[in-house]
Amino acid sequence: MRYWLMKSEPDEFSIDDLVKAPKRTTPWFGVRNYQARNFMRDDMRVGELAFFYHSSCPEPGIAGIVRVSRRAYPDATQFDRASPYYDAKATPANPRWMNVDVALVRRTRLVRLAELRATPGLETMVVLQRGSRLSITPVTPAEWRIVLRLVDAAG
DNA sequence: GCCAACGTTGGC
DNA sequence: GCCAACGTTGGC
Repeated sequence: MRYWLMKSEPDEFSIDDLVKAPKRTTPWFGVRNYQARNFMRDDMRVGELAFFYHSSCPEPGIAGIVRVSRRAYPDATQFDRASPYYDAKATPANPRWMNVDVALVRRTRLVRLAELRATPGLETMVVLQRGSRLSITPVTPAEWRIVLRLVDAAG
C-alpha cells in the first residue's frame, strides 16, 4: 500500500472539477512522461491514496485527497486526433500511455507549497526537491501522516 | 515573462 | 551511444 501525489493544472482539471465529475471520478489522462506513466502502470493499486496537487497556478498546493479506483489501462486521449494529448505513434494494439482512474475522497483546505516547504519532516519529499517536475510522485507513509495533519489543521 | 532544471530528439 | 539543441515544466 503506497501513497502518491498527483499534479494537475487547475485550469485543466481542478479539485472542483472532480467534485462535479460523474461519480466524482476521473481518468488521470494526459500523462506523457514515462516515469509517471510507469508509476501508474506498474505500481498504483486500487485503494491507494494520493494528494491532489494544483500546479502552474497562482496558489500551488495540495487541494484534496483521491483514491485510485481503477488499475491502469490505455489512455484514450492518445488515440484522439482532436486531443492535445494525441500520439501518432500509439495504436490500440500498441498503446504507449496509460492512466488509472481516481475518485474523490475529499476536498481539503489548500495546503500551499510554501507551507509544505516549511514543515519539518518533509525535507526529502520528492515533489519538494529542487527541479522536481514529475507529475506523479511517491509519498512515504511518514510524509503522508505529516501532510494529513497539516491538511486537517486550521491553516 | 523569466529562467532553472529536466526530458526528449536527432545528428553524428 | 554521445551530447548539443530544443521543448516543457512550474515556481516565482
